[in-house]
Amino acid sequence: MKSAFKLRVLAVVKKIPKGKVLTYKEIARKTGRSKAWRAVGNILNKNYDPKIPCHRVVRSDGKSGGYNRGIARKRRLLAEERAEVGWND
DNA sequence: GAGCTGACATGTT
DNA sequence: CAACATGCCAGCT
Repeated sequence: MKSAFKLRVLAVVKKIPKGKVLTYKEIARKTGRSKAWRAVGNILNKNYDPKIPCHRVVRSDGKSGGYNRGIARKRRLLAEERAEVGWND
């Protein structure tokens, strides 16, 4: 553990302002690996941490993606924060 | 140490 | 327009 990349990704996700959502690609870009969104998703997937609002991370398609505690939870949190998620086209 | 896995993205068919 | 196929990266087994 303690890989710089992982910590960096988690840090960025933690810094996502309320009501805002970032795409995996954006996070990867911020972390310095614009093409590493794969790893970003993988990290969040394995990383169970209540301090990480992984629900604020969505796909570039504007879709929800997934969530470690269940996609339903993510949808509810986003609805609460009124994030700009394009559930409906 | 090597290979598999995955909450993705982009390009073609 | 939708589905399929390929490429990419790092973590995990």
